[in-house]
Amino acid sequence: MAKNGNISASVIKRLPRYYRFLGELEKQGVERISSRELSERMKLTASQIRQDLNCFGGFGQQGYGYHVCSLREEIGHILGVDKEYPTILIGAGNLGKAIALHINFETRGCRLVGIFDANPRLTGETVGSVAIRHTDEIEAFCNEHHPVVAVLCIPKANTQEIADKLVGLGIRSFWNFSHYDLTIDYKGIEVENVHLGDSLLTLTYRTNQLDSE
Amino acid sequence: MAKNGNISASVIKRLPRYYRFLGELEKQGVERISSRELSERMKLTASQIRQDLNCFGGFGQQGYGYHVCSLREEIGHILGVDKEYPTILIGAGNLGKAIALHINFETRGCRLVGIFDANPRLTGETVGSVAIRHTDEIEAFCNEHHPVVAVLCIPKANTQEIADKLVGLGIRSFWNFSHYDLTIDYKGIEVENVHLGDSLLTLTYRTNQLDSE
DNA sequence: ATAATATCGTTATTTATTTGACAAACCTCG
DNA sequence: CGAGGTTTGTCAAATAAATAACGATATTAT
Repeated sequence: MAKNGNISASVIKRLPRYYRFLGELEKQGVERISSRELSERMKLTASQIRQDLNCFGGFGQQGYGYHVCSLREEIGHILGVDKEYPTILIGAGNLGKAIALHINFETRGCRLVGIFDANPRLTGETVGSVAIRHTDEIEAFCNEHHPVVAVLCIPKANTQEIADKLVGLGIRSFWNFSHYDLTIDYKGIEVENVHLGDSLLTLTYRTNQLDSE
Repeated sequence: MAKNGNISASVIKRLPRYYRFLGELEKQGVERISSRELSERMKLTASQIRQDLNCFGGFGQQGYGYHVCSLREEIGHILGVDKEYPTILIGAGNLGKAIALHINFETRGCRLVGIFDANPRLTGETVGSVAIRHTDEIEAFCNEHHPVVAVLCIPKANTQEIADKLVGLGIRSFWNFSHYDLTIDYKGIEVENVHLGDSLLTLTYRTNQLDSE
């Protein structure tokens, strides 16, 4: 059924948005939707929606459209929302704490099992329901709990070093918020760099363009 | 000099990264760099770098390469880092506070001049050097200080309503962190939606793919 | 049951983006 | 100051992505 070969990054980036919109529709009690109607709500073309979805299989039905609830489940399954990848977060500064509290890891296939910070003053404090441990404990913790995903909220100077160490401890995916472009040379390691500063700068550029028109 | 017509979004998204890398090079004391060498450091093609930069003008010199310092300044100027757009932040929860403290607005053409929250308990508290005001004060504040950029760190339910109101008060650019796809129908308004949850989900997808190979 | 309508899945076309190629321009060194 | 070597800016080709077109199939109404 799933003709999941190698899907382009462009398609993958749109999947979470489909998933969100379908969730909203489900909440609103909408049972079925056509690619045309969904395209109007999401402000993209019906053709694109049909083509995106067909990368993974024929979830719709001619003359009817898509069943909201089951399409959402299919996409969720493709994305892996039903996984429970043990996840650790390194760096419990302002941003680290906010991410820990603000992101619902559970609904995105991840389970936040540990938070670490180099500052001993933070040790023992809890964020949400997770205690902050000292970074010295990372190795022992990984050997016991085998986390797979690491969220990096640390200064850029240490990022590469810490990431390399974590790879050695079994981490396979990095969600990197540090002000540094993380690249891992080992194969089979995934990195998602989030550069909030870059995001703001592109907005500044566009704000700037508005002025000069 | 600047043949700044209409630049594609793909190019714009890469500019902040060039800016960052050039900043690092400058810090390291590198005076000049060729597109080939920069391409190796940034893991993209030299051809792309040359073509990207040429959207804005010929900043390099044959046989020499690019002068790191002045190229950085040029890109910075294009992005608008030397602007001082008055910026307000709505929603001083965990994420709002973290953004206020963690992002260096000044180096990105923005000046954080006000923070607002609907919770009266937060009123008077300061984040960094900016006091939190009650959301009731937004209108008066905008009339006095004329902010241009708004950072939204609020629940999705209120986002569209608040954004529409802010447009009426003169806001022209939104940096939206709420779990909602903001779209503004008025022309001349820019929106940068940041969906951290979507970012994590794409990572989960890739983590998932690692498993099934 | 049949016709009319809606809508998908898929192929073809168009558009956008990336990569490659190369002449012109400049630097560097003797 | 001139030759040899670099490296750009730009044009052309290749690749990727988005859009449009359309036959096939299901739904719905009569």
